[in-house]
Amino acid sequence: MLLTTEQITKIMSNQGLRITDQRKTLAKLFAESSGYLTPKDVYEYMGKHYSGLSFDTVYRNLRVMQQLGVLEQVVFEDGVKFKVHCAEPHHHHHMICLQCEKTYPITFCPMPLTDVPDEFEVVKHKFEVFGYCKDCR
Amino acid sequence: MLLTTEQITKIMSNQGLRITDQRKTLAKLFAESSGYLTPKDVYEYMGKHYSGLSFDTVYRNLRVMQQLGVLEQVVFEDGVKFKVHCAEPHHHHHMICLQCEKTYPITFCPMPLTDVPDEFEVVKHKFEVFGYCKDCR
DNA sequence: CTACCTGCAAACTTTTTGCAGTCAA
DNA sequence: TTGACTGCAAAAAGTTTGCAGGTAG
Repeated sequence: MLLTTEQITKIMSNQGLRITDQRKTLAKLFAESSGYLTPKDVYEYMGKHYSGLSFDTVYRNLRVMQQLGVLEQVVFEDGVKFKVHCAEPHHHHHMICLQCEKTYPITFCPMPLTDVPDEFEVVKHKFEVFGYCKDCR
Repeated sequence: MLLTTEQITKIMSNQGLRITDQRKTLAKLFAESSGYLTPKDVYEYMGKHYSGLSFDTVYRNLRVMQQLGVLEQVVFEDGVKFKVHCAEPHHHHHMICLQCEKTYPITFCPMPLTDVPDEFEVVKHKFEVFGYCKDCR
């Protein structure tokens, strides 16, 4: 349901990016995290493995991976966060746990049921349900 | 449908806040704007009327007004924005124009139709439709 | 070998805080 | 009069950029 470490590095090398040790670790981190990570989370995790790591490199890699479509950037009220792109190809929405920030798919899409006046040209929509998952309530 | 200048200043003075000239102008600005405003927008508009205006006062007032429930703070991909709270008391959602950022109500709420597993405890939800309104397309 | 990647330092943007003078009620 | 409001200055937090040396392919 989410991209794997191998899929991520494959996509990156296919685009001509160098697969450094750091990027491998980054790919692994995201592939194994089901929740959202802040740049700070990433920096702290990576810092344990690479002394002298700098914040700007983290930012640069997050941005590159986002532009490739490997990562998804979401703006929450408390800041920007990243997560691996869903491997699930169909259009879907998410329930998001306010505690652990894991996401669960919702296949139902309200858009076809929404009555939009002809004069309004719809470009995109957002439907998200927030709450607590069974492990966190 | 949106709060008026008078309603806004009334709410503020009822809470013991001083109604300064600057706050009156702020109330008027928001009452007459149907779209979202960034702190920078507000600073620039207010700056035309008050030379020597400082950014921190704008932030302080925005935050106070938000805490009183006069303003609504929304985080967009390109930053934080504010708009007057809807006077409409019923639960509703919005269509938001990507150009002028005006909002239009949607009475339909998808939540009752959404199949949420029992283990997930829903706290809140977000449903927003983005596109172009008839004036902007 | 060469273009890409990284760390360092510094700049930049956005937001917050302490302080002292000013003003609404 | 008095506590709240404001501008100023500075700090804090988050993010971006230029540069020079290092490394994957």
